[in-house]
Order: sequence, then C-alpha cells, then structure tokens
Amino acid sequence: MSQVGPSVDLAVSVGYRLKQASSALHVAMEAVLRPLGMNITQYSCLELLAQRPGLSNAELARGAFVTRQSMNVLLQALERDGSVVRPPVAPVGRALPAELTPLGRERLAAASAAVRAVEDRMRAGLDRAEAVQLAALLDRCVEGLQG
Amino acid sequence: MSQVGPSVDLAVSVGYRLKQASSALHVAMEAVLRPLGMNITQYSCLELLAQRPGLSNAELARGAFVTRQSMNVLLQALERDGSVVRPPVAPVGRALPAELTPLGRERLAAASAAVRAVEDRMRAGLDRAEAVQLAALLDRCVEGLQG
DNA sequence: TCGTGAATGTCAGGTTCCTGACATGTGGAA
DNA sequence: TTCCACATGTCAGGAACCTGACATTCACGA
Repeated sequence: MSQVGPSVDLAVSVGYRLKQASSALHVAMEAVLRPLGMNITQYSCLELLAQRPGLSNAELARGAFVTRQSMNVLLQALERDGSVVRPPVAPVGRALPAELTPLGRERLAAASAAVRAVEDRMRAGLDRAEAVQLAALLDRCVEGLQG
Repeated sequence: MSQVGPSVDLAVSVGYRLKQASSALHVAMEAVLRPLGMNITQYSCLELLAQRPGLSNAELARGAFVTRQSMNVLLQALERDGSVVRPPVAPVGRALPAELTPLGRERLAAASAAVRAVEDRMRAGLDRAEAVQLAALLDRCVEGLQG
C-alpha cells in the first residue's frame, strides 16, 4: 500500500512533516525574539558571526539560507545600530569581513538564551541519541536533495 | 562538553539542520514547480483539496502554514484560472468549502509527480524504516514546540 | 601577457507574505 | 432571549525576501 492515487500522501509525507516542523520552529523563534527587538535572520547572522568571525556578506547569506541581497540590507541595518562592524575597504578581493561589536555580542547573548530554550523545548520528547539521529537523518536528506 | 559558550552550537543544532533541510526542500520544489507555472503554496493548496475536498480558506491556510489572508489571495487566483471553485454563498456560517475542478486536478497531477520525485530524491539515502522514524521524530518535535 | 570565468558587494524593481482591522455568522452563557 | 466570545472572509498597508542587473576583484589558462 505504498501509494494509491497520483497524489503525495500528506499524512505520511516526510516533506510535509519537515515543513510543519520548520514552520513551528519559525513561529516559536519569532515569538521569543520579537520582545528582544530581533528578527530570525538577524539572530542567525549574529550567531554565525559569533562562531565564525570575519565571515563576508555572501558567506553569511549562504549560512542563513537567504540571498546576498537580503543579507546585505540586514548587515547594513546591523551596522547602523552598532551590532556589527565592517572595514570600509576590502582587505582582499571584494569581500568585507564582518565582526561583532561588544553591543552585538550583548544582544546576541540574550537572543541566544531565548533560542536555546526553544530548541530545548523542541527536543523535550527526544533523548540524546534520538536528537543525534534526527540530525544525521536531516543531513542525509540535504545530501540527497543537493547531490 | 555539552556547551562551552552562551551560543547555540550551529554545527550540532537540530534547529539549524531543520532549517537547512527545509530550505533545500523549498529550493528543490520551487525548481520543479516553476516550469509548471506553479507555486509551492499553490501546490500545497491543491494537494490539500485533493485529499480533503471541501476545506475552507482558513483550514487550507492552517494546512499550508500560511495566514488566512495569504491563502485567500491565493485561492482567488486559483479560482480565476479555473483550478478551484467556491460557492458564492456560504452553506453554513461564513466558511466557503472549496473544490478542485477537472482542470485543477489535471494541473495537480503534473505537479504532484514532480514533487514526488523531489521527495524520493530527499529520501534516497534513507531506507523505509529510517524514513518512518524521521517522520516520527519530526512529529515529536512539533509536539514539543506546540504543547 | 591577456582575457575569461567565478565570486563579491550593491542598487533597483517586483512578488510574496504578514500584521492590523473590520464586518459577518455561530454557539453557548447569563 | 440577549449578549459575548470565537471563527471566518476580506480589505488595506507594510515588512521581508527574491530576481535581474552592473561594476569590481581575483584566479586560472591560453
């Protein structure tokens, strides 16, 4: 009984579950970040910069799964409010390595705690082994879609 | 060595993998639906109607993880091109039960085959048991986030 | 040496989705 | 009955993201 009609059976579709889980995570993250005056993409950008200082706009865009253009306007906003700094001229090529400011680190700390709480809630029904396995399965899905 | 700093470790974050997988699926689905002149949300709407005829605008919105307002403009477009019909007056309450037309079913058939191919590609590296388990784990994540 | 391709930053325009708001219809509680 | 909470459909305005395009910079090969 794999498939009766021409349709994708949403009740057992991995893709549908994926979208559902992603949507729920999106909503939950927006809910906890809004009181902090922060966006999901803004948070992603700051988090990426905390773990890999010096990332360029294009690299940040790939890491946050948005286009260079979207990340660029976001970075300009983060520069304006003093969370991020970029050199006025590129040290090599055209890439401008971005860095967190102390203010950026401070804003990230609050956001990161809130997001970690959300992630913990998401994994509440999973033990450690299951969480690891879920991550591995998702990785293989990405490989299948990209490779 | 669970966590050294205040940050969420993206390299092992389930949430990050989830966003990555969802993004890859989104890109892949858009790529196969674009030649058919169709949107992801449009496809979701038609697929939902195929499996549960008579769904209202609000119910379709919840099923496709968008707002009523977004689904409404989408439904109006699908009505204009003749894929969907809604009664001019609500049979009960304010809900207008939507139905697929033969044209809508036809357009869905092509889209559904394309999407199924994408989903198969996503599960290429997973055996049947792993796919079932992935779906179950994602379900538990949703429960954790919503409950 | 030169030119070709790839990657980057950036600007402009358009599309999609969301938030806020309002009117309408239903069902239960006072 | 009457009132109030809730759900639905719909309109208007704004925020976020994307596509298309262009100039600049580097690496590689003819």
